[in-house]
Amino acid sequence: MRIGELAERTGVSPRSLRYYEQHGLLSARRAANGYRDYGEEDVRLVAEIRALLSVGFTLEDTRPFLDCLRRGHSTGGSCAESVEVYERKLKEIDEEIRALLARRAEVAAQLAQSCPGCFVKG
Amino acid sequence: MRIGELAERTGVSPRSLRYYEQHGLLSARRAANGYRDYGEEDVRLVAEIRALLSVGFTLEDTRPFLDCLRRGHSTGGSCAESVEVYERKLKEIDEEIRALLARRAEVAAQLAQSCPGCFVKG
DNA sequence: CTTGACCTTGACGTCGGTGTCAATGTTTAC
DNA sequence: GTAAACATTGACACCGACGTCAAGGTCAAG
Repeated sequence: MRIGELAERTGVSPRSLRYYEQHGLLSARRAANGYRDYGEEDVRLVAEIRALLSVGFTLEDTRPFLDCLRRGHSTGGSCAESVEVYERKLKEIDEEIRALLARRAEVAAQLAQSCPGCFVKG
Repeated sequence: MRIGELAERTGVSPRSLRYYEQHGLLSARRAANGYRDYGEEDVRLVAEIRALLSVGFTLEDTRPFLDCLRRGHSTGGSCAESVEVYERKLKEIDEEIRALLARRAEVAAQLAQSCPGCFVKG
């Protein structure tokens, strides 16, 4: 299948698909005319990329998941490298949440200080 | 005082001070030779900018606070416009926290699904 | 006079995942 | 045959708060 079809089936723009390939996450055979030729399995790979991006992973983070799928695993997360990324990501998210809560407290405190009459819910 | 002194006293780079001015947040008289000439009150203004940036405000968000200070208020947050920014910011932070918590749950769920033996604390 | 510390403006680089456009080649349908 | 829809690569634009470098003007100390 050509890039347009893969784009339509995955809901991902051709531009993004080329970008993924440029960064070594996707690969495509080339037809005689130079057009990219994708297989059915690429639909799954693109879906994996999008699923991970949507929960805040970077493109680079998705690499081990794709490798895992290509090695024949049924889910991209069932390899040791992927699990490591999961755990690192959870740590990062937890850290972000902590930072945000701290910031929220600071902002609320500043507000309370400069506007004593203003109540802050939460 | 010239930009170097203000930079040293506030801990903010000359580059940043010029950037603030470029965006209309700071203003300076000019000496005969073209050098910027700051007053004592600018130290306070820069401090206000940094305090707000450090808790996640954008530069644009700081504008009403600076206006408030320039109008003679003792704190940048004691004007109606500033309070509005505070409240909007709190909403944004709350929304970010909600989004992060949701993402955390999704990641944890994906991990649990692809690696049933992996426990996730939290 | 010269060195060096300071100032000026202007412009490019950063980070990430695209959108968009340009210039060109290919395939498909009429 | 030709137009429309598709493909290719390459490159610029975006967002935000700067860092950094370039090329030059200014000023005090030696």
